[in-house]
Amino acid sequence: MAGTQAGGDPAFEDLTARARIRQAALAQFTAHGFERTTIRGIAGAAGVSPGLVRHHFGSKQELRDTVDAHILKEIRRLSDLLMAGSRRGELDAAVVSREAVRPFQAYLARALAEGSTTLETLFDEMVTSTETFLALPEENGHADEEPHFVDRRTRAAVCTAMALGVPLLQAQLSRVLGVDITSPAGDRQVALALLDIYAHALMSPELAHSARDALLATPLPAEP
Amino acid sequence: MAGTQAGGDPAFEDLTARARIRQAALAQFTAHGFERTTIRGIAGAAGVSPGLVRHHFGSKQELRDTVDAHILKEIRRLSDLLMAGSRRGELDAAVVSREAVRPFQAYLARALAEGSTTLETLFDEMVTSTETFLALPEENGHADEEPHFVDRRTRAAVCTAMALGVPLLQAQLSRVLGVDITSPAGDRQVALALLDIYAHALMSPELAHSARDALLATPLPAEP
DNA sequence: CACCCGGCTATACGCTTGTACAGCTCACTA
DNA sequence: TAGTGAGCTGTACAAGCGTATAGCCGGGTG
Repeated sequence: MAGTQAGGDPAFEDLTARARIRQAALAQFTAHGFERTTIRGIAGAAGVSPGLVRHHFGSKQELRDTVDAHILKEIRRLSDLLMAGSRRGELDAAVVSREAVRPFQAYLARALAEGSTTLETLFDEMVTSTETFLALPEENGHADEEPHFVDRRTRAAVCTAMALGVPLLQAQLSRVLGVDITSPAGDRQVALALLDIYAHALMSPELAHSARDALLATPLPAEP
Repeated sequence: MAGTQAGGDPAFEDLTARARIRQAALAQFTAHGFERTTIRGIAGAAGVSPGLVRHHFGSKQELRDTVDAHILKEIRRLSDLLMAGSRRGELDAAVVSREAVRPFQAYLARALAEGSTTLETLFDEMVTSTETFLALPEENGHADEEPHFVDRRTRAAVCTAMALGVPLLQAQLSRVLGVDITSPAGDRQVALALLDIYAHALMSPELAHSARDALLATPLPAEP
C-alpha cells in the first residue's frame, strides 16, 4: 500500500508529529475503518513510535474524536470559504455544501456508518441543507405537479443517506464502472451521473402510484 | 442487548446447532460487522461452545463465506418465488428483485461495504436489474425528453450504491426520522419516501445543465 | 456386545491489541 | 551551569482474540 508510508508526501515531514499522526489516522480510518486500524499502524505511517500516539491523544477513541472534530471544523471552514467565494450565488447552497464535504466524503460516510456522535451534527445539517434544496422547484411555480407521499424532511433524510452510499460502496462502484471513483476522472464521472439522476424522474408517476397502492394494501405486520 | 441471547426465538432451539450458529452469525455480522463480531459472541448467542463453531465452519472467515453463500442462495430463492408469484407481471422485475433483497438488506449492504467476494455477483445483478428498470420509461415513448450525461449502466451502478446507503446509515436515518427504520412501520415510511423520490426529478434540467457546465469548465486535476 | 464416528465441550496456546510507564534527548531559562 | 519540562522512545503487561487439540457423550453398525 504505497502512500501510507512515512515520507510519501513531500510536505508531510514538515508537519508537527502531532499533525502527522492525526493525518495518518485520518487516512487509515478512511481506508480500513476504525476497528481494523491499529495504533501501531498509524504510528508507522506517521513515522513515530506508538507511544507518542498515546502521549498526544490519550487513547484510540480520543484520537478518533479529535480526528472527527478536525474534520467537522475543516468542512465548516471549506463551506464558509465556498459560500463566500460563490459569485452571484452561482450554484445553490446545497451544492456548495456538498462540495465542501467532498474531500472528506469517504471518512465522513464511514464515520457516520460506524456511529460517530461528533459528526451526527453534520449529518443533520446535510439533511436540512438537502431539505431546502428540495424546496427549490416547489417555490418556482412548479408547485404540485405531483403530490408527495411523505413530507419533505423524510425525503431529504433518505436522499442524504443515499448520497453517502456512493463513498461507502466506492470499492464495488469502482469495480463495476472500471474506474477508481476516488481518482479525479472517476469522481467526475460519478458527479455527472448524480446530476443526471437528479435531473430525471426514475419512475413514471403511474408506476409509483400503483406501487404505493400495492404497498399500502398489504397490512403492516405486527411488532414482535 | 435482548434478542441475541440463546432461546429468544421460540423456533430457534428446534434448529440444528449448525443452523443456529449460522443464524447467530448472520445477526451479529449484521448488527456489528465482521470485525467487531467475535466467535465467542456468536457461540454465546447460539447457545453452544466456541469450539463447535470451529468444528462446523473451520474458521471465522469460512463462517462468513458460508453465511454469504447462504444469503446469496436465499435471495435467489426468494426472487424466484416472488417472480413466479407476481400475478400478471404486477410490478416490474426490478421491484421484485428489490423486494427479494429487503429481508437481508442490512447484511448485504454491510458485506458489500466491507468487501465480500461472494456477494459481489449479487451487486452486479442488482446493477443489471436497475439498468433494465431505467430503460423502461425510455421505451414507452418518453424517449429523449432530456439527454443523459452518462450511459445507462453508470447511472444504474450509482443508483444501486445509493439505494444501499439507506441500510448502511440506518442508525442515522432512524435518529433523524424518529422511527426505527428496521421496524415494519419505519421500513414502510422509507419505502414510501423512495417511491416519492424516484417519481420526481430532484433538480430542474436548467440547474443540472448549468451545474454540468460548471463541472466541465473546471480542468481535471492531474493524477499525483 | 464392542466398536466407532460425528456432534460437542473444556482447556490451552500464540498472537495482536490497547494501554501503561520509566526514562531518554534537547531546547530553553533562571 | 544546572535545572526543567515537553517531545519522544522502548519495553512491558493484561486482555481478548482466533485457533488448536484432547477428550466426553450417545446412537448407529458389524
